[in-house]
Amino acid sequence: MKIPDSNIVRCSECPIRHRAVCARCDDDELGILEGMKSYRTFAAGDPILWRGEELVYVASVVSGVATLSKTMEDGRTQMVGLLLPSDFIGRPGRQEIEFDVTATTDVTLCCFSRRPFEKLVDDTPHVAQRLMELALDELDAARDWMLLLGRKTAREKVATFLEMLARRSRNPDADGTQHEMTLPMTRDQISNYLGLTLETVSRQLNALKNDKIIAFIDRRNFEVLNLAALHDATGDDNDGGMIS
Amino acid sequence: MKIPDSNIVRCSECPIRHRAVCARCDDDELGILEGMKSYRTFAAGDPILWRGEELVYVASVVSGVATLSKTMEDGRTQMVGLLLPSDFIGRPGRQEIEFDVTATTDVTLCCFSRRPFEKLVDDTPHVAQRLMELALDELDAARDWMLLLGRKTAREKVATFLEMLARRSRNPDADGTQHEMTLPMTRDQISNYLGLTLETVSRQLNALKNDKIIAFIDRRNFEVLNLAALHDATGDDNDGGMIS
DNA sequence: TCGCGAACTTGATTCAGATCAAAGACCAAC
DNA sequence: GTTGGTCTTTGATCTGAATCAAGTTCGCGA
Repeated sequence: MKIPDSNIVRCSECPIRHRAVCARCDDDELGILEGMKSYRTFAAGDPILWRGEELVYVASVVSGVATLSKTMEDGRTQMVGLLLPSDFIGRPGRQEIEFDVTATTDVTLCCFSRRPFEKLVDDTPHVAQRLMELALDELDAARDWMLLLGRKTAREKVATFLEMLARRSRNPDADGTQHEMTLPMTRDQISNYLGLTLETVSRQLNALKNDKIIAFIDRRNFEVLNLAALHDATGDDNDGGMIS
Repeated sequence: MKIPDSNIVRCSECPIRHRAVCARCDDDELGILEGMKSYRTFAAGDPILWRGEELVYVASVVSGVATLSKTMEDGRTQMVGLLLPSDFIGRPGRQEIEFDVTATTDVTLCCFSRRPFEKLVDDTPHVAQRLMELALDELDAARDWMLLLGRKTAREKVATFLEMLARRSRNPDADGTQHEMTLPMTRDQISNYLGLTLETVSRQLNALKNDKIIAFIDRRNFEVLNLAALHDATGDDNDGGMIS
């Protein structure tokens, strides 16, 4: 773990300014946060927090991808969340977490000492409200994943995962066709996320390739050739209440 | 749906007073809530809310059991939450929900009109804090369930479900031995909760009975004969950080 | 450039749980 | 008490994904 001491980005120029815990803060509030924060970076594969460890810091993900995972005594593991830029680690009133947090790519965090941050939350409704929104978004995501884990087939699980990546990485300027995308994790990590084995993930990815729904550039990078067919393969509603 | 107009319980005598959204309220705050609330009851099997319906009310469960469930186009369903007394329906800033809420037993709700309640939340940190705690508890529960759905065997799933019921219904005065308990749902509903089929649930319940871990009084009521063996069958850690 | 280990693919086989099918148990209404 | 319906159990069979088992590709450090 490296702790760069000085390349602190100004909050007003921060890439996650409008989505993170500070999204609703005004300039004064931002000034307070600016004085509290420090950056930390983790290399791909590094543990960020262990289950049960006392939280000294809470943090926002600035860049990179981290995972939350639970492990059973005999070694079976299940990812229970994916942390992408702007997602938050740590909750008011909780001094420990009950899962492991691991960097899957190189990760940069914007950290705050827990105690002072909790004090700030109590005094700053803008922060408290935003934390609530982030928690509710995570709850919605967790419930979508429960449907996936409990009822979807292997093909549907893999298609859902790829569609999620496509939706997240969509360029605003894209003309609708998906271009090159990157799998942020290994087959093994994907299988832990989807409640499958790595062999099944590999087979289903190749099945989607053979069906001309996706194409691989290399093992990590692929292209979606047919977004409609990918969506069909997810088993999800066509609308979901949203106009795409 | 019946709406009893007058048998309103005083908040100070409410059975969920110390656990619900009002748990941290002082007498003045309680007085405000008292003036806003109304009770509604639903019979077992009644729908309480449909996915996508606009939330006119938010509510606390006073008595009974309700479920949250998601359904796929082809009819596969997965429960994504269980609402027990003191649990809350509706979230600040959300005007609709993306799952169905159904009464599985007769249910009584303590309802508040959404708009005035949201105003109250903004003005009452005690309520906002408690709502946050309730949301975080649900998030923890959802993540535990993700591990169950993704990685546990049928036997482990059923054992985990029974252990959860035992923990919830534990009498404070019990001497450690579990006494009679009630399954709050049908085999079919349990299977939807556990990501199984109803046949598998039935088989696993009978397997636990044959192993002398539980005994049935009738179809709905059973007794835990060996709590340690039940715990072993869940696949969970022996400690979990808690001293039982 | 080579060699090694990690990540990935592919094939053969097995198995837990789904599916299909039928028969009991219980309850409420008549 | 009989009847019809829902819930539950139990058995037989099937199948999707896990498991077991080689290979292959890739990236990296010596």
